[in-house]
Amino acid sequence: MKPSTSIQDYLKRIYELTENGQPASTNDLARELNVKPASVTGMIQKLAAEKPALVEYQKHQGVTLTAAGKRAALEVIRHHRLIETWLVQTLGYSWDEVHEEAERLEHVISEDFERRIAAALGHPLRDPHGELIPTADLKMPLDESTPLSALRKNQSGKILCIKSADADLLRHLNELGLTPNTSIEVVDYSPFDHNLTVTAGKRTSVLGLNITGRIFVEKK
Amino acid sequence: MKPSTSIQDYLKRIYELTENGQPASTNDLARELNVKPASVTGMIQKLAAEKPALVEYQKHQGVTLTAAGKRAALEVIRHHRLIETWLVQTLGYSWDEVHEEAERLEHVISEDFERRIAAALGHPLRDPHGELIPTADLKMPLDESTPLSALRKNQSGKILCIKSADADLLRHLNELGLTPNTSIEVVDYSPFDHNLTVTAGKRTSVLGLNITGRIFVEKK
DNA sequence: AAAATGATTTAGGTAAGACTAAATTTTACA
DNA sequence: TGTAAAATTTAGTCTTACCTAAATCATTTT
Ligand SMILES: [Mn+2]
Ligand SMILES: [Mn+2]
Ligand SMILES: [Mn+2]
Ligand SMILES: [Mn+2]
Repeated sequence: MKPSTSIQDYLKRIYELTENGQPASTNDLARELNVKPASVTGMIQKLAAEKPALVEYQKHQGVTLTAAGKRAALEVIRHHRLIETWLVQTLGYSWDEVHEEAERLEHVISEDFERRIAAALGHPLRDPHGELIPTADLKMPLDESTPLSALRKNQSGKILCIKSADADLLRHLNELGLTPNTSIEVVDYSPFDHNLTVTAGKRTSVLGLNITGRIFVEKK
Repeated sequence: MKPSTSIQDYLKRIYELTENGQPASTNDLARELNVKPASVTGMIQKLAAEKPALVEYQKHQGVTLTAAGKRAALEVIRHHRLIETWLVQTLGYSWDEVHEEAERLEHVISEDFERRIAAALGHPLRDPHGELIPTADLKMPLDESTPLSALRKNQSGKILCIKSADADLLRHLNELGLTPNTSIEVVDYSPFDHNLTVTAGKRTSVLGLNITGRIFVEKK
């Protein structure tokens, strides 16, 4: 049985929050899902009681995904990222407009629709933000990127991915020329505020940690 | 506030059932919506109590749409038919595959998405089944078609529209060459069973009322 | 006109998924 | 090591949209 829209969103957020290896906390999930912590506890208990269980859960210890939960999460993430790519390629959406639309479409498309857009797009590896698209058999490709915030003076790389759904930030980065596939060089580092001065194309920008932590690069 | 998926489906069905000028009955709605009559009564009472009311309702007398209800219904129908057209044009769906997918997508696309596919398709007037697409300002164009069942021996016309969501029937008609824009001639009429013998392209078929009542033509 | 039939409505429930308020557990730190 | 703060869970409600069973209404048939 296909999980409900709500459940799909919970699993997706749990996947994202546990990518660092730590269990996802009730509060973090509540914030990401725009829901109260009490509601999260209720849903988590339900997901843990499903057969097969979709999450591993111990009171007060946070949640992680089981194999079944991870599969369901990757299914939604694949939908989301293929749809974003599709909207940009065929309907002229810009990268700051696609997320909201994909957030709703991801839950209602058929597996047939998924196959058709994947084929029409030539089985893309990344979405418009550079995020990796899970494969058709629901494996997440290995992510070999480094956060820009880890680079120091005179190091350089190529932008692979912007990890943000904030439309304003995405528009801002677009204006600074900081988009996937752009080559970038760090020309200065300020140790106290962690600001990086970077050059991309002809432009030079000073970026705070809130930005450099969301830009992921392939180190040269 | 945008109506829920359920409400949108109710309004759409009420629109279809009242196209003949008669109010829609509780039982007919229940059948179309795959829901029990008691549930229909409950929902109808809710829709009549909305401000502004979406339906006009008197106990035991059936239900009709108010202006607000009709607008909401045409919005969903426009989505549905544009999506069907788009799936056929850009993803190679066949006309018997699109309905199910559109039935889910129609409720979640944005007005922006609607505008984009309408523009990308060149503002089409009809969907893949030949059904008229409501305009952007939510008017249903005048339907000047005649049911094939009203034609008699030696009369001819051009197929405008197939009014059916039955995938098997659509595939069958496809094989008989009975698709929109095809010219058709009635070569025989059997008064007792209302069968029509028709020629379309090189093929001749004998069609019962269940089919001829769903094929709509422009009389020559 | 009464009775039977069919359509519709009412009454009372269920399930999902949210919420608030109160209780409890964990963690932080004085 | 005890307390205060923060995080989490529990308990009890609410809304939406469905269900079944029983009651009522409307239409037909006798
Ligand atoms: Mn996104
Ligand atoms: Mn979503
Ligand atoms: Mn359709
Ligand atoms: Mn629908």
